[in-house]
Amino acid sequence: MTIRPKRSDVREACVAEAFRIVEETGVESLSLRDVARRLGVSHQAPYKHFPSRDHILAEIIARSFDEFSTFLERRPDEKEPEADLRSMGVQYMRYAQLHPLKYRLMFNTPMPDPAKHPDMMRNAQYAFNILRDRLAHMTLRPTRDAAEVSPQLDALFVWSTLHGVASVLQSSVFQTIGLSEDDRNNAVSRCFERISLALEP
Amino acid sequence: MTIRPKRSDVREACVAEAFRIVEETGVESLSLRDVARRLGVSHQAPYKHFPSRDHILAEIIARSFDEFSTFLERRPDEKEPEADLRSMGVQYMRYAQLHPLKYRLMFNTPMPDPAKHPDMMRNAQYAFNILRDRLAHMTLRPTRDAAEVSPQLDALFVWSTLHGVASVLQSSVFQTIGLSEDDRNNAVSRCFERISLALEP
DNA sequence: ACTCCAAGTTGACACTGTCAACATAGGTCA
DNA sequence: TGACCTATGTTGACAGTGTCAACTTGGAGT
Repeated sequence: MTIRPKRSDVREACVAEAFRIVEETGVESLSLRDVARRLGVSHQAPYKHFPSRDHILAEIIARSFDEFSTFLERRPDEKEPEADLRSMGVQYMRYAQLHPLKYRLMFNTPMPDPAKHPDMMRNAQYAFNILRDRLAHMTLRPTRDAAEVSPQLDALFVWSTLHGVASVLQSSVFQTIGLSEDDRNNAVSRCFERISLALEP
Repeated sequence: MTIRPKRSDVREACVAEAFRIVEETGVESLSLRDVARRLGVSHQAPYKHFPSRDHILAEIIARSFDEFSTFLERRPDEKEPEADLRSMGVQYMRYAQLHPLKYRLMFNTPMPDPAKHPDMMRNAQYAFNILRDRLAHMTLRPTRDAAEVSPQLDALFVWSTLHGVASVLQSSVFQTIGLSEDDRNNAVSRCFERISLALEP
């Protein structure tokens, strides 16, 4: 048996604890020393498993993308492509609302250099492809420069709007802007309406 | 004359230096000690003018919003409302491209509590109102739940998309996603197309 | 049994924000 | 004029951070 028997669960414990911190108080207050302290190990123990703070960051970002993808794929079934796209949009917003700090971790935090963390990169790309593939199977309203159909570009449009709404709603800029409570509640569905109008043939 | 003669230009110097740091290396590397060091004053000098790091942060965010508003208002004139909206969109993206780190400072950075920094809040709101007022004077394609016209909501839609594209384009998630160089160049205009399709009657 | 290395330890360094105590120069007011 | 007072600046300290270096140790592989 070449299975290393215990292969130190400290590593997993670090990741778990890091997640707990991020979900409670946001990524900026994540510190390796704090992780170590909570685990009751020395402040250097985590460094035996992660070369630097960026590496543990990349790990939890990668795992978050994975969770996010799974969440998107578990959306309620819809037969019509348009309804399915909307269902995905709803699910997207639901995730952002359920896990605001993890959402921010993935999309509003300066990432460690992607080139150095291929896993993180791969998982992020996978999530984006879910959206792109959904659009690739729809017939869309042609744009002015009609010639080329590009699900990439339209996926980018949809994603941008969803991401925009999600981050605007949870950012403090928003509270600042003086929208009424009603507006806030209607914001999401209005944006869905507009996206539909933009895409439907 | 009750005009305080010199009213210490250290305060202004701090702000200027803080801006320099933010534009060069991003807000997360902004430290008051560094500011002090560059100015050749003691590490506590800035604290005589700003109670905390958050306060100088709020100040440069407020000023950035001001600059941003001015930039939007200086867009090339267009008579037709639709063309003017597009012009504003172009200007928005131009700002984000010219000052990526200041853009991030305003829109992708956890802000100090807005309630405690009314200037910052006011300036942010002012910028948003430029967009909202532009939309208020357009006749838009009605949405399904037609009854109410709400420039607020549609401004939010447009802003979300613009903000989404801007931050997606400059975020490292994007580089990760594997869009071709062509796609990148066409992304912005495609999104403008889609916005038009969504809004035009 | 011997070796070797992964994993954990303690200690140090430079950096951060912030509090406290002290210095001083200039303007206000008796 | 002289006393005082406040705005501004200084030095020094403390706890927190990431990370490097050196040391210890338990256990797997030869």
